[in-house]
Amino acid sequence: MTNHFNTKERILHAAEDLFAQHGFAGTSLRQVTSRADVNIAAVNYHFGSKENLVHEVFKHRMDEMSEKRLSALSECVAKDPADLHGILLAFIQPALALTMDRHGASFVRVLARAYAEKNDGLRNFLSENYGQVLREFAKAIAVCLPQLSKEELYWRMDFTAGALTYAMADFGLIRRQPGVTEKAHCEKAAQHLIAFAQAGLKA
Amino acid sequence: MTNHFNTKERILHAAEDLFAQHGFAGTSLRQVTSRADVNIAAVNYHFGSKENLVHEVFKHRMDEMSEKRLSALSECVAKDPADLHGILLAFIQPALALTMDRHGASFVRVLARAYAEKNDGLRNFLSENYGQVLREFAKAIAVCLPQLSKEELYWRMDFTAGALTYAMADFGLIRRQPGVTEKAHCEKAAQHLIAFAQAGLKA
DNA sequence: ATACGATTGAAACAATCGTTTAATTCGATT
DNA sequence: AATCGAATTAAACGATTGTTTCAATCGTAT
Repeated sequence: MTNHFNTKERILHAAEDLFAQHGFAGTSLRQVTSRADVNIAAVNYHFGSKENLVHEVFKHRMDEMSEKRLSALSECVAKDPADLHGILLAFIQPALALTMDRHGASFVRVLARAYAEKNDGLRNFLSENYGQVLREFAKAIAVCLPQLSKEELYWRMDFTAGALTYAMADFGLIRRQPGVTEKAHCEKAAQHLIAFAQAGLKA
Repeated sequence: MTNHFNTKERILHAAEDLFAQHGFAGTSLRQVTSRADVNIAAVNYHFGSKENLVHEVFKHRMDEMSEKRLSALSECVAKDPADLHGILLAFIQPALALTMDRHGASFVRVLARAYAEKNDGLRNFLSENYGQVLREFAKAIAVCLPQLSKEELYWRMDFTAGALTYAMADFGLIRRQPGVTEKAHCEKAAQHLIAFAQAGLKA
């Protein structure tokens, strides 16, 4: 199974799962190394520290997701700069794609947790490295909705991001039914979210 | 200052602040008792365990907020059952009121953290004790928007709750400017959110 | 004043935390 | 086959975790 992966990758995957379940502070390195079936010292050997492991878990997924988002955005804008639906899809689809991957699904919840970390270095790390992506989307949406003030636009993008995070992480009233696959659940989430966000942004 | 409060209340307030800053697992009881200026043993004497302290912190605020929400809802529905704006206000205003209180502001972030706790008993605790409040609002909104299927309604309420949590906890792009008071910031948040959610629900 | 239950205090408990050390094993290169 | 650096291992480090113990102190009712 996971033995096809090397030590470093096994640690990353195990950490991702456990961080999603128990949070960063709530996950011990011994839990991680036990699940990854590696020695406890391997974490500090390959990552230097627990804090650095957290950062690497994020880099691993966020780089991929940000790249997908930006390329989908530029492709959509090139086709039709006024296609708000397409822009929202470019924002939401890559997050959706993550939940299809077994480990990616964990990461969505890891991300939701990160937003809840207020004073830790993690939020600054995210803001510094991936804030630009959100700003690109803000610019594109501003073209579609020129009547919207910058302040209003930012507020509504925040609401959209919050709704996305919340829904994808499977919080709230809506819980995936046992008979429904995670894939189908997330596709429904994306479909409903786009309709909701589009109307909200246009309000 | 806080010395007007007794030991139990001081622990509750200190825990609320620290949980908001560092999460539940990330906050030690010694941090709590140090800030509350009480002996470490006082926590287990008054609350039994750390887990129970977490629950008490929630009960303390959620009972108050849920009561406000439900009374505002019934008052609004009695006046005009089709007043969607009023219903949303009844949902959002009590959360807003919390952030006015110095300690309540912390609690909003504590709440955001709780939603990120996936498998721990905390989510079940919240769902069992306060899920009924959300269902009451769902019923009221269903009256306003009879064309909406139950599934669509639940999705959109989830999005609304996600946007509310996210925005109130001061995540995302929009950050409170140094010159703007927290009160003004939150009032703006509520005002924008209601417009956004109302449009999204009607979509 | 005396007695008594409620509360607080200082100290210690075993368990677990992240991290480090030093010895060992592994794999590729000379 | 010998060598050398990378990778892994077992074991221990000091610090901190939640919890418990038991004596000291407090306020109140007798």
